[in-house]
Amino acid sequence: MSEILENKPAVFSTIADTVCSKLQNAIVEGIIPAGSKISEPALAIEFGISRGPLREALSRLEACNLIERTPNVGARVVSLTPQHLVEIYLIRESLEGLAARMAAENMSDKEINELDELLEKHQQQIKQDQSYYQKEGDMDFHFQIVKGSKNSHLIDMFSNDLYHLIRLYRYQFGMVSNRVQRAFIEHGHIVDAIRQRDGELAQFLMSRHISSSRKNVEKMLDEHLTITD
Amino acid sequence: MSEILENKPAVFSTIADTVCSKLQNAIVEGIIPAGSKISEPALAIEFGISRGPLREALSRLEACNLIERTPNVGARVVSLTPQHLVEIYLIRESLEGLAARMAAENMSDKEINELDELLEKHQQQIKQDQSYYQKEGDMDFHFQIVKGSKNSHLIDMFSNDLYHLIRLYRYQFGMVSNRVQRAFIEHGHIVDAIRQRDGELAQFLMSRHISSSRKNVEKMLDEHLTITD
DNA sequence: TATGTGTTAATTGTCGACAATATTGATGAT
DNA sequence: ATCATCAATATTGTCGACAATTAACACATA
Repeated sequence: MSEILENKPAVFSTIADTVCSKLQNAIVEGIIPAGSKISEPALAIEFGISRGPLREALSRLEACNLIERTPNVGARVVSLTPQHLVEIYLIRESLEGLAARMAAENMSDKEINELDELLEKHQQQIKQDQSYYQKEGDMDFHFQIVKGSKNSHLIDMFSNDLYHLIRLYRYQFGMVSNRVQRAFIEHGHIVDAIRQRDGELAQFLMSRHISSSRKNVEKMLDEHLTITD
Repeated sequence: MSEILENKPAVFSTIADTVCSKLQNAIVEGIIPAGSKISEPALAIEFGISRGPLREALSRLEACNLIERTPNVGARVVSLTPQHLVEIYLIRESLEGLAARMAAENMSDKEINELDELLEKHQQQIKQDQSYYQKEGDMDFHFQIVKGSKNSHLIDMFSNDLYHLIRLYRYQFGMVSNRVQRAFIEHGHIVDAIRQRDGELAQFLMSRHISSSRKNVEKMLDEHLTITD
């Protein structure tokens, strides 16, 4: 974990902002490994900044649950447990179900069309390059729905907290899902429900969609654990 | 807003911690009024600390949505809109419904008994001193259910974010609810469902319980708005 | 009077140094 | 050899000062 500071245009005004953003990516992509300790002096030198803005960045990382801090001891990158992953899936079932319902009520026709375009783009990607779709494309879709809910607090929770954690888990566990095709179809049905302004149906479909993912993950974890343990 | 720094035992290790906690209360209770600008130098002097730990405290307040910061400009106490309040109620319907279901699955018998004792304590308070129950007692109950879910991320979301916002709104809008008696009864039914380990019912009852509150709030806001506007 | 501009003042962002706490390693006793 | 104690080291928490940016104000102009 040495070259964290390059690439990414990201034109933020304050140092803490840009460093926070870079650290988010570094953690999510595993460049800074899970469970590893974070040394403030070392990181400050690596970024060529003082510890002031670095600590502010760390505060935000703590807020989005990417690191854990203990007073007078320091910060560690969060280490993920399967149990915690399931917890997050359960929350998503509930919260994104709500998001889908509200999206059906509040999205503009234009936004719904854009959702369609997104799905079409995904279909292309699935044919050529499955890996990208699994890692990021699926997230794009879910994020769009959440934004479509127009519930600012919901959007906030998602983008400051769940979004990064979900990405982290996906990179961490690799999740070469056998559900890619199936998930894509379910996405289509959800958009259909939203277009028909059927909030209840959209909620039900979204909730079940994530629930299926959860059960799939639980199954994979079970199998893996019974092998290794 | 002058004597913010006294009272409350709260033995935290770091200055940022204790100041953050004090500011949370000061904002929630309206000692620092909603929408007001926060001056770092002024607050630092008032607390007798430097701006370093103060800024860390502010970061956390931003994370729990009690203040809003704009780079190079400063921080303001969040100003509440009825619309935003409804957004939060919708999130609670969803999230606390989940919490109730998981509580029915995961709470120990001992914890359920403690819930009962809490309800009994509330009954006393309603008879004598309605105001406390409305402001804090109701919150206690909901918090216990969330904790009972044993879903650490859910607990986290509630205690770092929603909890303070809900208290803030309650202090802000005063909410002399006509639903106190009704709400208390509903709490009882929820506990019954949890004791019977009927997760689905607990979820349904909790969701509807909060939904009723929301509709009540919407009605009151409607009436108030049609008078003032 | 209203509006735009430039200067001053105030506030936020950043830095480096010091104090307080925790970790590490060595030393000695059981 | 194991464990406890203590010194040395490193890390985090806090502070005060400086730099960069924004807000406030006076002044000139239409």
